[in-house]
Amino acid sequence: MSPQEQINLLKERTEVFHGEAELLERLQSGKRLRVKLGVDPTRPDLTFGHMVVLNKLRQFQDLGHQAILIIGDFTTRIGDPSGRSVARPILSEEEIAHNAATYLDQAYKILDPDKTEVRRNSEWFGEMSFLDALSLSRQMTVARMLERDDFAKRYASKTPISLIEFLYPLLQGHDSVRLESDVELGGSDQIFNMLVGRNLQKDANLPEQAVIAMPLLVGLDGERKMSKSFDNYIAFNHSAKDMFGRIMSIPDATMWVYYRYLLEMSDADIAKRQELHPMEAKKQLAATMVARFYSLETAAHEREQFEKVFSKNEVRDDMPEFTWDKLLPEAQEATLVDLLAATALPAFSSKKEIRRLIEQGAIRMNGEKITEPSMRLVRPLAETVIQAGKRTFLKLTDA
RNA sequence: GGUGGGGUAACCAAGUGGCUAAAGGAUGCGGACUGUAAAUCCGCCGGGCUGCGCCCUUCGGGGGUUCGAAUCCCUCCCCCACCA
Repeated sequence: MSPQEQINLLKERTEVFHGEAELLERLQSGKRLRVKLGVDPTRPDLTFGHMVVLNKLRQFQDLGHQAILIIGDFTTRIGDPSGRSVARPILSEEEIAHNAATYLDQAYKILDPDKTEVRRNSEWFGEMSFLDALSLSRQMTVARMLERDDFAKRYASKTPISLIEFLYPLLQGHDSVRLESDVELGGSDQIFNMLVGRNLQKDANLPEQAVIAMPLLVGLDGERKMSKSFDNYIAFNHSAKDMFGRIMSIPDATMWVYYRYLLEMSDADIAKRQELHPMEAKKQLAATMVARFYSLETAAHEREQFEKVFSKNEVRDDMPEFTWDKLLPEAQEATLVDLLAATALPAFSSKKEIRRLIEQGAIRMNGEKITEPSMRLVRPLAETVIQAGKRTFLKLTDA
Protein backbone atom coordinates (compact mmCIF):
# COMPACT_ATOMS: atom_id res chain seq x y z
CA MET A 1 0.00 0.00 0.00
CA SER A 2 1.36 3.41 -0.86
CA PRO A 3 2.27 5.82 1.93
CA GLN A 4 -0.58 8.11 1.03
CA GLU A 5 -3.04 5.26 1.01
CA GLN A 6 -1.79 4.19 4.40
CA ILE A 7 -2.34 7.65 5.77
CA ASN A 8 -5.83 7.77 4.39
CA LEU A 9 -6.65 4.48 5.99
CA LEU A 10 -5.10 5.41 9.31
CA LYS A 11 -7.00 8.64 9.39
CA GLU A 12 -10.34 6.91 9.32
CA ARG A 13 -12.48 7.27 12.41
CA THR A 14 -9.86 9.30 14.28
CA GLU A 15 -10.86 12.34 16.23
CA VAL A 16 -7.52 14.07 16.03
CA PHE A 17 -4.59 13.39 13.74
CA HIS A 18 -1.59 15.66 14.31
CA GLY A 19 1.59 15.52 12.32
CA GLU A 20 0.22 13.97 9.19
CA ALA A 21 2.77 15.59 6.88
CA GLU A 22 5.82 14.37 8.81
CA LEU A 23 4.34 10.95 9.10
CA LEU A 24 3.85 10.76 5.39
CA GLU A 25 7.49 11.66 4.85
CA ARG A 26 8.61 8.97 7.20
CA LEU A 27 6.47 6.42 5.43
CA GLN A 28 7.87 7.51 2.12
CA SER A 29 11.36 6.91 3.44
CA GLY A 30 10.30 3.34 4.03
CA LYS A 31 10.52 3.51 7.79
CA ARG A 32 8.71 0.98 9.90
CA LEU A 33 6.77 3.11 12.35
CA ARG A 34 7.01 2.75 16.11
CA VAL A 35 3.52 3.21 17.49
CA LYS A 36 3.11 3.77 21.19
CA LEU A 37 0.15 3.13 23.47
CA GLY A 38 0.23 3.64 27.22
CA VAL A 39 -1.32 1.07 29.49
CA ASP A 40 -2.58 1.67 32.99
CA PRO A 41 -1.57 -1.27 35.17
CA THR A 42 -4.12 -0.39 37.83
CA ARG A 43 -6.97 -1.42 35.58
CA PRO A 44 -6.41 -4.75 34.00
CA ASP A 45 -9.94 -5.14 32.70
CA LEU A 46 -10.31 -4.00 29.14
CA THR A 47 -13.65 -2.78 27.88
CA PHE A 48 -15.05 -2.14 24.45
CA GLY A 49 -13.95 1.43 25.02
CA HIS A 50 -10.34 0.29 24.85
CA MET A 51 -11.13 -1.65 21.75
CA VAL A 52 -11.50 1.50 19.71
CA VAL A 53 -7.88 2.41 20.30
CA LEU A 54 -6.64 -1.16 20.04
CA ASN A 55 -8.35 -1.54 16.68
CA LYS A 56 -6.42 1.41 15.42
CA LEU A 57 -3.18 0.01 16.74
CA ARG A 58 -3.96 -3.28 15.06
CA GLN A 59 -4.41 -1.41 11.84
CA PHE A 60 -0.84 -0.15 12.12
CA GLN A 61 0.35 -3.67 12.74
CA ASP A 62 -1.50 -4.95 9.73
CA LEU A 63 0.38 -2.38 7.70
CA GLY A 64 3.61 -3.82 9.03
CA HIS A 65 4.41 -1.35 11.77
CA GLN A 66 5.66 -1.92 15.30
CA ALA A 67 3.30 -1.57 18.24
CA ILE A 68 4.73 -0.64 21.61
CA LEU A 69 2.70 -1.05 24.76
CA ILE A 70 4.00 0.85 27.72
CA ILE A 71 3.15 -0.49 31.12
CA GLY A 72 3.03 2.61 33.29
CA ASP A 73 4.40 0.87 36.33
CA PHE A 74 6.37 3.89 37.44
CA THR A 75 3.66 6.42 36.83
CA THR A 76 1.31 4.27 38.85
CA ARG A 77 3.44 4.74 41.91
CA ILE A 78 2.80 8.44 41.76
CA GLY A 79 -0.90 7.99 41.29
CA ASP A 80 -2.89 9.19 38.37
CA PRO A 81 -3.90 12.74 39.18
CA SER A 82 -7.19 12.64 37.34
CA GLY A 83 -8.52 10.24 39.95
CA ARG A 84 -7.58 12.61 42.68
CA SER A 85 -10.61 12.17 44.92
CA VAL A 86 -9.21 8.96 46.32
CA ALA A 87 -5.54 8.19 46.59
CA ARG A 88 -4.72 5.25 44.43
CA PRO A 89 -3.28 2.27 46.21
CA ILE A 90 0.34 1.70 45.44
CA LEU A 91 0.64 -1.56 43.62
CA SER A 92 3.28 -4.08 44.50
CA GLU A 93 5.67 -5.52 41.94
CA GLU A 94 3.64 -8.70 41.82
CA GLU A 95 0.36 -6.93 41.33
CA ILE A 96 1.75 -4.88 38.50
CA ALA A 97 3.20 -7.95 36.87
CA HIS A 98 -0.06 -9.77 37.29
CA ASN A 99 -2.15 -6.91 35.98
CA ALA A 100 0.15 -6.43 33.04
CA ALA A 101 -0.10 -10.09 32.13
CA THR A 102 -3.87 -9.98 32.40
CA TYR A 103 -3.94 -6.88 30.31
CA LEU A 104 -1.80 -8.39 27.59
CA ASP A 105 -3.89 -11.54 27.45
CA GLN A 106 -6.88 -9.41 26.65
CA ALA A 107 -5.12 -6.98 24.37
CA TYR A 108 -3.89 -9.85 22.24
CA LYS A 109 -7.48 -10.59 21.35
CA ILE A 110 -7.08 -7.59 19.13
CA LEU A 111 -3.35 -7.14 18.66
CA ASP A 112 -0.81 -9.33 16.95
CA PRO A 113 1.59 -10.43 19.70
CA ASP A 114 4.42 -10.91 17.23
CA LYS A 115 4.34 -7.28 16.28
CA THR A 116 4.00 -5.97 19.82
CA GLU A 117 6.80 -4.80 22.05
CA VAL A 118 6.05 -4.42 25.74
CA ARG A 119 7.98 -2.00 27.89
CA ARG A 120 7.77 -0.68 31.43
CA ASN A 121 8.47 2.93 32.09
CA SER A 122 10.25 2.20 35.36
CA GLU A 123 13.08 1.14 33.04
CA TRP A 124 14.05 4.75 32.57
CA PHE A 125 12.28 6.61 35.34
CA GLY A 126 13.63 4.25 37.97
CA GLU A 127 17.14 5.53 37.47
CA MET A 128 16.41 9.19 37.03
CA SER A 129 17.63 11.54 39.74
CA PHE A 130 15.79 14.49 41.16
CA LEU A 131 18.05 16.68 39.11
CA ASP A 132 16.96 14.86 35.98
CA ALA A 133 13.38 15.35 37.02
CA LEU A 134 13.90 19.05 37.51
CA SER A 135 15.49 19.48 34.15
CA LEU A 136 12.60 17.62 32.62
CA SER A 137 10.17 19.99 34.25
CA ARG A 138 12.09 22.97 32.90
CA GLN A 139 10.89 21.98 29.48
CA MET A 140 7.36 22.94 30.24
CA THR A 141 5.92 26.29 31.16
CA VAL A 142 2.95 27.04 33.33
CA ALA A 143 1.38 29.01 30.54
CA ARG A 144 1.59 26.09 28.19
CA MET A 145 0.11 23.83 30.80
CA LEU A 146 -2.74 26.21 31.28
CA GLU A 147 -3.55 26.03 27.63
CA ARG A 148 -4.85 22.61 28.28
CA ASP A 149 -8.57 22.87 28.28
CA ASP A 150 -9.42 21.07 31.47
CA PHE A 151 -6.63 22.81 33.37
CA ALA A 152 -7.79 26.14 32.03
CA LYS A 153 -11.32 25.47 33.13
CA ARG A 154 -10.28 24.29 36.53
CA TYR A 155 -7.97 27.20 36.99
CA ALA A 156 -10.70 29.63 35.98
CA SER A 157 -13.17 28.04 38.33
CA LYS A 158 -10.54 27.97 41.08
CA THR A 159 -10.61 24.24 41.41
CA PRO A 160 -7.26 23.13 42.75
CA ILE A 161 -4.64 21.68 40.46
CA SER A 162 -1.80 19.87 42.12
CA LEU A 163 1.75 20.23 40.89
CA ILE A 164 1.96 16.56 40.21
CA GLU A 165 -0.78 16.93 37.68
CA PHE A 166 1.48 19.26 35.82
CA LEU A 167 4.23 16.70 35.97
CA TYR A 168 2.19 13.84 34.72
CA PRO A 169 2.07 14.82 31.06
CA LEU A 170 5.82 15.32 31.18
CA LEU A 171 6.34 11.79 32.33
CA GLN A 172 4.13 10.45 29.62
CA GLY A 173 5.89 12.64 27.10
CA HIS A 174 9.27 11.48 28.26
CA ASP A 175 8.25 7.93 27.44
CA SER A 176 7.98 9.06 23.85
CA VAL A 177 11.47 10.54 23.95
CA ARG A 178 12.93 7.34 25.29
CA LEU A 179 11.14 5.14 22.83
CA GLU A 180 11.57 7.47 19.89
CA SER A 181 8.02 6.76 18.92
CA ASP A 182 6.71 7.87 15.55
CA VAL A 183 3.12 7.80 16.59
CA GLU A 184 1.26 7.90 19.88
CA LEU A 185 -2.24 6.58 20.15
CA GLY A 186 -4.82 7.25 22.80
CA GLY A 187 -8.33 8.27 23.66
CA SER A 188 -9.35 11.83 23.03
CA ASP A 189 -8.86 12.58 26.73
CA GLN A 190 -5.16 11.98 26.12
CA ILE A 191 -4.63 14.58 23.43
CA PHE A 192 -2.82 17.08 25.58
CA ASN A 193 -0.49 14.56 27.14
CA MET A 194 0.36 13.16 23.76
CA LEU A 195 1.10 16.59 22.38
CA VAL A 196 3.51 17.19 25.22
CA GLY A 197 5.38 14.16 23.94
CA ARG A 198 5.78 15.97 20.65
CA ASN A 199 7.25 18.98 22.36
CA LEU A 200 9.69 16.97 24.40
CA GLN A 201 10.86 15.08 21.37
CA LYS A 202 11.45 18.31 19.58
CA ASP A 203 13.49 19.64 22.50
CA ALA A 204 15.54 16.46 22.35
CA ASN A 205 16.16 16.97 18.65
CA LEU A 206 14.14 13.94 17.74
CA PRO A 207 11.53 13.66 15.03
CA GLU A 208 8.16 14.47 16.50
CA GLN A 209 5.58 11.78 16.92
CA ALA A 210 2.25 11.97 15.22
CA VAL A 211 -0.63 12.13 17.66
CA ILE A 212 -3.74 10.15 16.99
CA ALA A 213 -6.72 10.40 19.29
CA MET A 214 -9.67 8.11 18.98
CA PRO A 215 -13.12 9.16 20.16
CA LEU A 216 -14.35 7.91 23.52
CA LEU A 217 -16.93 5.22 23.00
CA VAL A 218 -20.39 5.80 24.37
CA GLY A 219 -21.60 3.31 26.98
CA LEU A 220 -24.58 1.00 27.20
CA ASP A 221 -26.85 3.84 28.21
CA GLY A 222 -26.13 5.54 24.92
CA GLU A 223 -25.32 8.79 26.68
CA ARG A 224 -22.27 8.78 28.85
CA LYS A 225 -18.86 7.53 27.87
CA MET A 226 -18.24 3.90 28.54
CA SER A 227 -16.72 3.56 31.96
CA LYS A 228 -16.57 1.09 34.76
CA SER A 229 -17.63 3.68 37.26
CA PHE A 230 -20.90 4.20 35.39
CA ASP A 231 -21.35 0.46 35.06
CA ASN A 232 -22.28 0.95 31.44
CA TYR A 233 -19.52 -1.11 29.92
CA ILE A 234 -18.85 -4.38 28.23
CA ALA A 235 -15.59 -6.05 29.17
CA PHE A 236 -13.43 -8.33 27.08
CA ASN A 237 -13.84 -10.80 29.91
CA HIS A 238 -17.61 -10.82 30.02
CA SER A 239 -19.12 -14.21 29.34
CA ALA A 240 -20.50 -14.83 25.88
CA LYS A 241 -23.99 -14.73 27.32
CA ASP A 242 -23.48 -11.39 29.02
CA MET A 243 -21.65 -9.92 26.09
CA PHE A 244 -24.49 -10.80 23.78
CA GLY A 245 -27.15 -9.62 26.19
CA ARG A 246 -25.42 -6.38 27.00
CA ILE A 247 -25.10 -5.50 23.39
CA MET A 248 -28.78 -6.19 22.92
CA SER A 249 -29.53 -3.73 25.68
CA ILE A 250 -27.99 -0.70 23.98
CA PRO A 251 -30.34 1.86 22.46
CA ASP A 252 -30.90 1.41 18.76
CA ALA A 253 -29.02 4.55 17.80
CA THR A 254 -25.95 3.45 19.71
CA MET A 255 -25.54 0.26 17.76
CA TRP A 256 -24.44 2.20 14.70
CA VAL A 257 -21.71 3.82 16.71
CA TYR A 258 -20.56 0.35 17.72
CA TYR A 259 -20.70 -0.87 14.16
CA ARG A 260 -18.50 1.99 13.19
CA TYR A 261 -15.89 1.91 15.91
CA LEU A 262 -15.87 -1.67 17.11
CA LEU A 263 -16.42 -3.49 13.85
CA GLU A 264 -14.80 -0.71 11.82
CA MET A 265 -17.53 -0.98 9.26
CA SER A 266 -17.58 1.51 6.42
CA ASP A 267 -20.33 4.08 6.12
CA ALA A 268 -21.61 2.42 2.98
CA ASP A 269 -21.91 -0.95 4.67
CA ILE A 270 -23.53 0.62 7.69
CA ALA A 271 -26.11 2.24 5.44
CA LYS A 272 -26.93 -1.18 4.07
CA ARG A 273 -27.32 -2.60 7.54
CA GLN A 274 -29.68 0.15 8.47
CA GLU A 275 -32.19 -1.27 6.06
CA LEU A 276 -32.46 -4.30 8.25
CA HIS A 277 -34.93 -4.55 11.06
CA PRO A 278 -33.22 -2.86 14.03
CA MET A 279 -33.49 -5.95 16.15
CA GLU A 280 -31.91 -8.06 13.46
CA ALA A 281 -29.12 -5.55 13.00
CA LYS A 282 -28.49 -5.55 16.70
CA LYS A 283 -28.44 -9.32 16.88
CA GLN A 284 -25.87 -9.38 14.11
CA LEU A 285 -23.75 -6.88 15.92
CA ALA A 286 -23.94 -8.91 19.11
CA ALA A 287 -23.16 -12.15 17.31
CA THR A 288 -20.22 -10.67 15.45
CA MET A 289 -18.68 -9.37 18.63
CA VAL A 290 -19.17 -12.63 20.47
CA ALA A 291 -17.65 -14.49 17.53
CA ARG A 292 -14.66 -12.21 17.71
CA PHE A 293 -14.01 -12.90 21.37
CA TYR A 294 -15.17 -16.48 21.51
CA SER A 295 -16.09 -18.35 18.36
CA LEU A 296 -18.62 -18.52 15.59
CA GLU A 297 -20.27 -21.50 17.23
CA THR A 298 -20.59 -19.71 20.55
CA ALA A 299 -22.04 -16.71 18.81
CA ALA A 300 -24.62 -18.81 17.00
CA HIS A 301 -25.46 -20.55 20.23
CA GLU A 302 -25.94 -17.32 22.13
CA ARG A 303 -28.15 -15.92 19.44
CA GLU A 304 -30.25 -19.04 19.53
CA GLN A 305 -30.51 -18.92 23.31
CA PHE A 306 -31.40 -15.29 23.27
CA GLU A 307 -34.22 -15.86 20.83
CA LYS A 308 -35.46 -18.78 22.86
CA VAL A 309 -35.63 -16.81 26.06
CA PHE A 310 -36.77 -13.44 24.86
CA SER A 311 -38.76 -14.09 21.73
CA LYS A 312 -40.24 -17.49 22.45
CA ASN A 313 -40.35 -17.22 26.21
CA GLU A 314 -38.61 -20.51 26.58
CA VAL A 315 -35.79 -21.65 28.78
CA ARG A 316 -32.10 -21.71 28.01
CA ASP A 317 -30.52 -25.01 27.08
CA ASP A 318 -27.52 -24.46 29.22
CA MET A 319 -27.87 -23.50 32.82
CA PRO A 320 -25.99 -24.06 36.02
CA GLU A 321 -26.95 -27.18 37.93
CA PHE A 322 -27.28 -27.53 41.65
CA THR A 323 -27.88 -30.58 43.76
CA TRP A 324 -29.81 -30.64 46.98
CA ASP A 325 -26.95 -32.52 48.60
CA LYS A 326 -24.62 -29.64 48.04
CA LEU A 327 -27.09 -26.90 48.85
CA LEU A 328 -28.62 -28.18 52.06
CA PRO A 329 -27.00 -31.51 52.91
CA GLU A 330 -28.81 -31.98 56.20
CA ALA A 331 -32.36 -31.11 55.26
CA GLN A 332 -34.94 -33.58 54.04
CA GLU A 333 -37.32 -30.80 53.30
CA ALA A 334 -36.83 -27.10 52.80
CA THR A 335 -38.51 -23.99 51.55
CA LEU A 336 -37.89 -22.91 48.02
CA VAL A 337 -36.51 -19.69 49.43
CA ASP A 338 -33.85 -21.46 51.45
CA LEU A 339 -32.80 -23.60 48.53
CA LEU A 340 -32.46 -20.69 46.19
CA ALA A 341 -30.60 -18.67 48.79
CA ALA A 342 -28.12 -21.52 49.12
CA THR A 343 -27.22 -21.29 45.43
CA ALA A 344 -25.62 -17.91 46.09
CA LEU A 345 -26.49 -16.76 42.58
CA PRO A 346 -26.40 -12.98 42.20
CA ALA A 347 -30.13 -12.77 41.58
CA PHE A 348 -30.69 -14.34 44.99
CA SER A 349 -28.78 -11.89 47.10
CA SER A 350 -31.00 -12.23 50.15
CA LYS A 351 -34.00 -14.22 51.24
CA LYS A 352 -36.03 -11.08 51.25
CA GLU A 353 -35.08 -10.56 47.64
CA ILE A 354 -36.16 -14.07 46.74
CA ARG A 355 -39.53 -13.59 48.44
CA ARG A 356 -39.91 -10.39 46.53
CA LEU A 357 -39.23 -12.20 43.27
CA ILE A 358 -41.86 -14.77 44.11
CA GLU A 359 -44.38 -12.13 45.07
CA GLN A 360 -43.78 -10.39 41.79
CA GLY A 361 -44.37 -13.54 39.84
CA ALA A 362 -40.83 -13.84 38.60
CA ILE A 363 -40.13 -17.41 39.67
CA ARG A 364 -41.16 -20.39 37.61
CA MET A 365 -40.61 -24.05 38.37
CA ASN A 366 -40.73 -26.23 35.30
CA GLY A 367 -42.56 -23.45 33.57
CA GLU A 368 -45.19 -22.94 36.22
CA LYS A 369 -45.36 -19.68 38.02
CA ILE A 370 -44.87 -19.90 41.77
CA THR A 371 -46.88 -17.49 43.87
CA GLU A 372 -46.55 -18.96 47.35
CA PRO A 373 -43.46 -17.54 49.11
CA SER A 374 -43.47 -20.25 51.76
CA MET A 375 -43.54 -23.10 49.27
CA ARG A 376 -41.79 -26.20 50.54
CA LEU A 377 -39.97 -28.91 48.68
CA VAL A 378 -39.38 -32.45 49.86
CA ARG A 379 -36.74 -35.01 48.96
CA PRO A 380 -36.33 -36.89 46.79
CA LEU A 381 -36.64 -34.19 44.27
CA ALA A 382 -37.20 -34.81 40.60
CA GLU A 383 -35.12 -32.71 38.23
CA THR A 384 -36.53 -29.23 38.34
CA VAL A 385 -35.84 -26.22 36.15
CA ILE A 386 -36.14 -22.95 37.96
CA GLN A 387 -36.35 -19.62 36.25
CA ALA A 388 -36.12 -16.23 37.96
CA GLY A 389 -36.94 -13.39 35.68
CA LYS A 390 -35.57 -13.58 32.18
CA ARG A 391 -31.96 -13.89 33.00
CA THR A 392 -31.51 -16.42 35.75
CA PHE A 393 -31.95 -20.10 35.12
CA LEU A 394 -30.87 -23.12 37.07
CA LYS A 395 -31.45 -26.81 37.25
CA LEU A 396 -32.05 -28.44 40.59
CA THR A 397 -31.56 -32.16 41.13
CA ASP A 398 -31.68 -34.33 44.19
CA ALA A 399 -28.12 -35.57 44.20
C1' G B 1 -1.98 29.43 60.34
C1' G B 2 -7.10 31.88 59.94
C1' U B 3 -12.34 31.74 58.34
C1' G B 4 -16.47 29.30 56.45
C1' G B 5 -19.07 24.84 54.58
C1' G B 6 -19.78 19.67 54.83
C1' G B 7 -19.82 14.03 56.13
C1' U B 8 -27.45 10.53 55.39
C1' A B 9 -28.90 4.16 52.58
C1' A B 10 -22.02 1.57 50.04
C1' C B 11 -24.38 6.71 43.94
C1' C B 12 -26.70 11.89 44.04
C1' A B 13 -29.65 14.28 47.45
C1' A B 14 -33.96 15.92 51.13
C1' G B 15 -34.69 15.79 56.13
C1' U B 16 -32.95 19.82 62.06
C1' G B 17 -36.71 15.87 68.46
C1' G B 18 -41.51 11.41 67.71
C1' C B 19 -46.17 9.95 62.23
C1' U B 20 -38.26 8.09 59.75
C1' A B 21 -36.18 1.88 57.35
C1' A B 22 -35.68 7.54 56.65
C1' A B 23 -38.64 12.22 50.72
C1' G B 24 -36.93 12.63 45.73
C1' G B 25 -33.62 11.23 41.75
C1' A B 26 -30.21 7.79 39.37
C1' U B 27 -28.93 2.82 39.08
C1' G B 28 -30.81 -2.02 39.70
C1' C B 29 -34.68 -5.81 39.80
C1' G B 30 -39.65 -7.77 38.52
C1' G B 31 -44.23 -7.61 35.67
C1' A B 32 -47.05 -6.09 31.31
C1' C B 33 -46.36 -4.97 26.40
C1' U B 34 -43.14 -5.42 22.19
C1' G B 35 -39.06 -5.48 17.63
C1' U B 36 -34.32 -6.80 22.00
C1' A B 37 -31.74 -7.21 28.36
C1' A B 38 -34.51 -0.91 22.99
C1' A B 39 -38.88 2.32 24.05
C1' U B 40 -43.34 2.84 27.07
C1' C B 41 -46.43 1.76 31.38
C1' C B 42 -46.91 -0.40 36.38
C1' G B 43 -44.63 -2.31 40.75
C1' C B 44 -40.40 -3.44 44.01
C1' C B 45 -35.79 -1.88 45.88
C1' G B 46 -31.52 -2.66 54.33
C1' G B 47 -31.69 -7.56 56.65
C1' G B 48 -34.10 -11.66 59.34
C1' C B 49 -38.52 -14.39 60.75
C1' U B 50 -43.14 -19.96 61.74
C1' G B 51 -44.31 -12.59 56.80
C1' C B 52 -49.64 -8.29 55.81
C1' G B 53 -47.18 -8.11 61.87
C1' C B 54 -42.71 -8.73 64.93
C1' C B 55 -37.38 -8.38 65.53
C1' C B 56 -32.37 -6.60 64.21
C1' U B 57 -28.94 -3.10 61.90
C1' U B 58 -28.38 1.97 59.46
C1' C B 59 -27.85 8.66 58.91
C1' G B 60 -18.60 9.76 59.80
C1' G B 61 -16.56 7.37 65.18
C1' G B 62 -17.33 7.62 70.50
C1' G B 63 -19.95 9.64 74.67
C1' G B 64 -24.19 12.33 76.67
C1' U B 65 -29.33 14.86 77.23
C1' U B 66 -34.41 12.79 76.54
C1' C B 67 -39.95 8.62 77.63
C1' G B 68 -38.00 9.13 72.49
C1' A B 69 -32.52 11.67 68.22
C1' A B 70 -30.29 11.29 61.61
C1' U B 71 -32.24 15.66 64.07
C1' C B 72 -29.96 18.81 70.69
C1' C B 73 -24.98 18.88 73.61
C1' C B 74 -19.65 17.23 74.17
C1' U B 75 -15.55 15.05 71.86
C1' C B 76 -12.67 12.81 68.10
C1' C B 77 -11.78 11.65 62.82
C1' C B 78 -12.14 12.94 57.69
C1' C B 79 -13.32 16.05 53.35
C1' C B 80 -13.98 20.76 50.74
C1' A B 81 -13.82 26.09 49.73
C1' C B 82 -11.86 31.00 50.60
C1' C B 83 -7.88 34.00 52.83
C1' A B 84 -2.64 33.77 54.21
